Order: sequence, then C-alpha cells, then structure tokens
Amino acid sequence: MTATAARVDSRHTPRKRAGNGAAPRDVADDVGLDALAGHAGYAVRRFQIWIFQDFIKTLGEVDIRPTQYSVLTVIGANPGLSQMAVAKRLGIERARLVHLLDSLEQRKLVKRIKSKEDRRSHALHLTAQGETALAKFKRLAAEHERHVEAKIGRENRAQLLRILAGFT
Amino acid sequence: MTATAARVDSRHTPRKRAGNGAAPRDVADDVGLDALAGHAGYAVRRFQIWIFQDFIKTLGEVDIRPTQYSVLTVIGANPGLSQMAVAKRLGIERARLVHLLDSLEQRKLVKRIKSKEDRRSHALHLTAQGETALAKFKRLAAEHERHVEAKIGRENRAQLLRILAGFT
DNA sequence: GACAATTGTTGTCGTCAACAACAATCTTTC
DNA sequence: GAAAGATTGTTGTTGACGACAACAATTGTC
Repeated sequence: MTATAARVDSRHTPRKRAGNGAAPRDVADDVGLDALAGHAGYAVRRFQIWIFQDFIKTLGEVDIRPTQYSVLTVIGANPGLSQMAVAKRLGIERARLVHLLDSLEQRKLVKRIKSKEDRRSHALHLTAQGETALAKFKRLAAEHERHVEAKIGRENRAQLLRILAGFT
Repeated sequence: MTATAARVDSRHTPRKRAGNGAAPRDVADDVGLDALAGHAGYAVRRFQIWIFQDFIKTLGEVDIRPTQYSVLTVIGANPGLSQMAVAKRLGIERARLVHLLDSLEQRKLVKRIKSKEDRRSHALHLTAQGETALAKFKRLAAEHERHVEAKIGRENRAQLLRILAGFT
C-alpha cells in the first residue's frame, strides 16, 4: 500500500496505453506526454539541455562553458576579428560579449588589441597560453561529441548535423 | 591547426551600403566557423533559439511561452497530477514550477486543488476557461510546427523528431 | 564642419537552471 | 505510538543568458 502519491487519480485521465497493468515504478513514469511528442521545439529543448550539461561536465576540469568555447574557437580560427564581428557571427549581443571577454582576458586566454585602422574597435587574439589551452579544450570537446554519439547513435548525430547545418 | 588558421579570405565583397541604415549582411559573413561546424551542441543551440523565437512570436497573440505551453499540455492530458509529478516529467525545478503556476492560476487557466490523500500536495487541473484556451494554443502551436517544416523541410523535421524521441 | 552611424561599454530587466533553507505533512523505524 | 527521516510546496539567492537602452569615443557621410 505504498502507491499513494504515485497513483494518478485516473477518473478523467484519458487512456494512453491499453491494458498496461504494471505497477508504477516512479512518479512521472506513467504520465502521458502524447500532446508534446509531436513538438519539435520540446524535443530540441530537452536535447539541448542534456547536451549542454554533458559539455559543461566534460569541460568542467578546465571550467569552460559552451559560449566561452565558441568565442575562443572563433577567435582562434579568425585572429584579429573585432568584438562586433565575433558577436554577429555567434549571434550573441555585443554587450554580453564584453563580459565574456573580460573573463577570458582575466584568465589570460585572449587579449584585446587596439586596432590601428579603426580606433573604436579591438582586434581579438588568443594569447600563447590561450592557444595551448584551446587545443586542450578541443580535445575535451571531441570527447563530449563522442558522448553525444553514444547517446543518440553515430549515424543519427551525423544526420542531425546535416539537418541543422543551416543554423551554424 | 596552429596559428596559421587566419583564413579570413579575400572574399571581400565590398558591397557597401548607401547612406541608408541597417545593412546587416556584411561584417561576419566570411568569418570561418570551421571548428564549430562539427559540434552538435552549437547547431542545436542555434536551432533551439530560432525555434523558440518562432514559437513565442506565433503564440504571441495569446501571450504563451514554450514552458507555459508544456505545463498546460501535461496538465490537460493528465488532470490531477501533483506539482512534483509535473516538474519531474517536464524536467523543470519544482521551485520554478511554483512561479509558472502562480502566473497560470492568476490567468484562470489552471487551479490548484488541495489533495485529500496527501495534504502536502496539490492536484492540478485546467479550468473550463483553461481547456478552451489550450485548444486555441494547440492550433497556434500546430501553425508554429508548420513554420518549422517550412524552415528545415518536412522530411527533416520528421527525422529530427525520430532522432530525439528519447528525450521527450 | 555638421550630422548620422558604428564600436565598445555600462546598466537594467526578464527568463531560466541550480541550490539552499524552511514549514507542513507523510513515511519509516524503533 | 513516538521519534527520525523523507517528501511537497514555497521562498529566496546565485549565475548564465538574451534583449534593450543609453553613453563616449570614433568614424563615415554630406
């Protein structure tokens, strides 16, 4: 007689599964989500939460979050970019990028160099320390990608990247 | 992969705008993102931002955000659930659900009914008003899904749902 | 040279996830 | 049956993040 809270008051509960007489194992296991099953946004949101948590955990030893990683990667691949260019490319506000760069600059990973051509802007570069650090970050990120493969399957991950290639 | 990756090629198409404002397609278009192209998390994040913005915009006339919609849908499909059960099923904190329900209850869409079996918990139900409102929300959400199809293709959307079915 | 636009910066506001603490209420254990 | 422990709803804080607005310095345009 332990199924007090676990048993859903099934007076008005619509029949979702036919004849499933199994005992409820956990509270939310027999809660139907049928209406949400067909929504792409919900699935994508849940997946994105999972993938970010794994990224944060996998890169936890170096204390790098996904947004920081993307900033470092873009700067590493395109040295000398302005803050505006980086923000526009990554789809983040330039106001937000200020704080991100403050943090990364304090950690001696990037440096802002006053541009000669346009004295309003800063040319962004990785420090030497930042380059070696980014190499390590990339190895950990590759490990994270393997976690993704293990989670959804190698072929499915490839299809996902193909489907969403237009958003990068 | 070292510092030689300064690949801001000479693809400078100097299409300078006329004195008119707002020509957002110049600075970042030729910035290489090669390193991020293979990262599933980045593509998923960008896609999730797009899909949420379209959802918020499409359901803007009724002022319903994705999380609110998911809460209403789950309650509508499973009346009498406790807050704990809803939170666990949707993967949101029960602390967060409190504010969400406060808002939805103020709008007369849901009601908390003190449970008789477990006087700590609340049984969640849609109001009559909430049920008719949810029907409208679902029509708008279906319209949003058509936007997704138009964006990534009907077949790709179906594959996406299949790949991410385990996360719902 | 006057005027508009851009860049980096600072600030505020609201959303969201992650915790921590608490009172009220079960549940377990002795 | 009472004490100890766990659960539920609630309040609060913290930090990451997106959106916006305002500002000084600088650049471009007329």
